[in-house]
Amino acid sequence: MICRFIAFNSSKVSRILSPFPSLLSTKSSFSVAKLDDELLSTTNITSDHKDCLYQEVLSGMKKTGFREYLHGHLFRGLVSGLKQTHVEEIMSELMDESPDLSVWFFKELRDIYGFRHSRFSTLLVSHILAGQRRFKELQAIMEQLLQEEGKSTPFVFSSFSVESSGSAYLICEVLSKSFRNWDSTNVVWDMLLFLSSRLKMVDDSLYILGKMKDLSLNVSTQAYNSILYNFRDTDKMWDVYNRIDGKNEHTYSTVVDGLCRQQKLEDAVFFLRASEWKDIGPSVVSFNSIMSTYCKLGFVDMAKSFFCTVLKCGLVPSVYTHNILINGLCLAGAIEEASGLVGCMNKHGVEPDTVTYNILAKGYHLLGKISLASEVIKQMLDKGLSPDVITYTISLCGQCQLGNIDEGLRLLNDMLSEGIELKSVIPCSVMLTGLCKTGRIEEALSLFRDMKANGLSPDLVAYSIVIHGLCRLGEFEIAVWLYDEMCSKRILPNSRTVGAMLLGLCQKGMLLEARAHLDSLISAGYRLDIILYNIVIDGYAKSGCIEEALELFRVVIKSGITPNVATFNSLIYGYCKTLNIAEARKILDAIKLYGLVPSVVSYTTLMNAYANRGDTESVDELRLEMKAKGITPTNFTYSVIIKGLCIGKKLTKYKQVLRDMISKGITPDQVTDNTIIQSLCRVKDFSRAFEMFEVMKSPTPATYNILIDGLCFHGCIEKADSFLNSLQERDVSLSKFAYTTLIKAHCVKGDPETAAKLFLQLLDRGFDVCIRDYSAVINRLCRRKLTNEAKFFFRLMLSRGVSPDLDICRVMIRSSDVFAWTIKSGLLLISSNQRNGLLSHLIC
DNA sequence: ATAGGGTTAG
Repeated sequence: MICRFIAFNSSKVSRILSPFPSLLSTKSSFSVAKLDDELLSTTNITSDHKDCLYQEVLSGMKKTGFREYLHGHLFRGLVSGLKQTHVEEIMSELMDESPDLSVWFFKELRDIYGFRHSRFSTLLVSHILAGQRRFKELQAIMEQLLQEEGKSTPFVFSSFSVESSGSAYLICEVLSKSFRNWDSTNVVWDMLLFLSSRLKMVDDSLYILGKMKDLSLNVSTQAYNSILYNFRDTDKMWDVYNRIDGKNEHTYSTVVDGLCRQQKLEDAVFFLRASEWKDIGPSVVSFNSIMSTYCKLGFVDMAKSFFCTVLKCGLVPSVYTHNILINGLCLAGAIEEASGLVGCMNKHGVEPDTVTYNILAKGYHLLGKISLASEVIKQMLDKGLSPDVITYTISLCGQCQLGNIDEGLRLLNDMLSEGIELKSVIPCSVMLTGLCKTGRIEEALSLFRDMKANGLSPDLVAYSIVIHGLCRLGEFEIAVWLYDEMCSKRILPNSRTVGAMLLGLCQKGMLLEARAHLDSLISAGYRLDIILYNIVIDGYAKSGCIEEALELFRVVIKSGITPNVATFNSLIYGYCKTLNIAEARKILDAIKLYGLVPSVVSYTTLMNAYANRGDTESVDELRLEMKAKGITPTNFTYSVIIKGLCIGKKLTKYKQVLRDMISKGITPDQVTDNTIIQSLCRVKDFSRAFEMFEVMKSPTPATYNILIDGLCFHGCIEKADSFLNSLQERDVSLSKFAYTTLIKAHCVKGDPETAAKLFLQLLDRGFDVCIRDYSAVINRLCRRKLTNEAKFFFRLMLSRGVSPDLDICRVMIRSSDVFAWTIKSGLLLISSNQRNGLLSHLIC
């Protein structure tokens, strides 16, 4: 499209166009297309030239029809270099003619050309819109202004930028300098105040409020309410409240909500009654806040009675009111009642919504009834309601808890592909938990990276989940790295993150370091919670350092921190580990002295110690005590009981135990099955053991090991061989242990050839073969005087880059003539210390 | 303005 514009014989233009005689020759008028193509694409033209040209062109446009030029070829070329000052100038001039045209020009530049307007232009348009009472549009452009101002304010820490008071300052300057006498100025100031407060720019809003007071401008109730809202959980709430002249329903319900958040529930109820005297009366919203607080504190009955009060006051309970109560009932475990209330919502004139169903689904989830949770979600979809992020998150959580991690990953993908914006890190955190708990740490880390790449910055919880997962798997280095990264992002670790780190240290056996870290936190003045102490106490107990565990326990008591069951359970474990069951038993009684109730873990730990001794009577005694106290045994408990039967030579009773489990609704898991199979193997009942194995739905590598070990133990090596073969043919996943067990057996039996064959398979399949695996074989071969064969393995070891240790050399030396050979082929590899040790051994 | 989703020791 070609536009023509009337020529203006300005000297400026002639000067600019002097390098282009062909253009100047047209003199009175010229083609815009020509100008566009020839002039602007020429590199000769300087920015000064362009600047003059814009001014001329724009003033030319002002004189003729604007709209035409704006869409013209020329303008599109020019707009990339258009300055904010030019636009301000044009808009000011346009105002005299038509404010509407000015607004149109503003929007057109912004929406079609993506032009970023100045503070002045934006505020100019704001005033026009305010004057015309176009509040929606006013709100939209001012909100954008505030947000962009916040982003470009330079002097802030990234995480606090929203709250810095730099953004409002410049806007206020322009407002008070250029727009003081406009009719709509109060409206614009008030809108600015309201929006800054609603965007949680608290400092900015206070600055604006101060300025407005200086200028004697009116502050609307809406703006004040928003400020009040931001201060509702602090003492300053009343200061704001007292400044509000025209208090309304929102003001009162915000105060009630604030008091609830400040844990001043009685004050809230009192205030609600007091506001009843005022002409408007209480609102449902206030009741909702109070009910919600009672529910969170665990007093559903109070919430219920307030629900009745709402009805008595002649108010109508809203969907919120219902949802709050339904949620309270679910948290209290009263799922039936909750479900009933959902059913009668329509009688109260409201319909359940997505939130209602989400609450109900979560309620079932909390009770472990995950299939019913999915059922609720299905109902919701049938009703034509659409799932939201939270619905997906609840399903995701359920799938992960069922162990269906891949299904979880699929759900997360579905969510993204259906265009549901995640908005928060929570769905990813749920997925991270699932991955970490199943040891899929690599995938967790890659999801963590993806989150960052997609602009979802992990928060404290997300970091804690991954750090904890890493520590549990002993990946301490990456954990420390992430911990530092988190701190550098100004995300302060909390007790849970610290706990993860302590756990990592303990699991690596670095108890001294863990204790030092704990002590340093104590002396830095942190009040540590019991969980942190428990982690270290448990670390001591697991390593059999019962004295240290007790010492730290005494520190806990001395500090006035209340221990919990887990603390005592660790002590029980520590005593059991050091074979002091009498003391362990005393700890069980001590739990009661502290007013605590022993848990399944307390009993199971102690039962395990008795079971290892074959003391089935004591196991039974504890089992009855549990039953009397209404403590439900777990799968773990039953496995311990079965193990006890086996060691106590009373295995015949195992079917009885299985029946008992099933009657209690506990499905035997793989560990139970493995325990039974192992027990049957010990008593050489292979037919039953294999029978059990055949019916197992999903045997684990441990199952195979147990069977192979059992067969070898009773000398049935051929059977073990063919079993391993059959497993290899079925291509099931075998662990190293399956091979090494069989290899050892062949060494003992004196069949080094088969041992060697299997050993080579082990290496072939890429297992991590360590010195202990070699020494196990060499030891046994030497004992059987199979020196040549031992030499074979010794050479194999050296060829694989594994250095012999002192013990292995001793063994080789002891078996007669191999001394010289050992020295020749490998001893040089050992350290001088080891060599000295060897020499002293030889002298003896 | 009021409701719903994620982390911890045995």
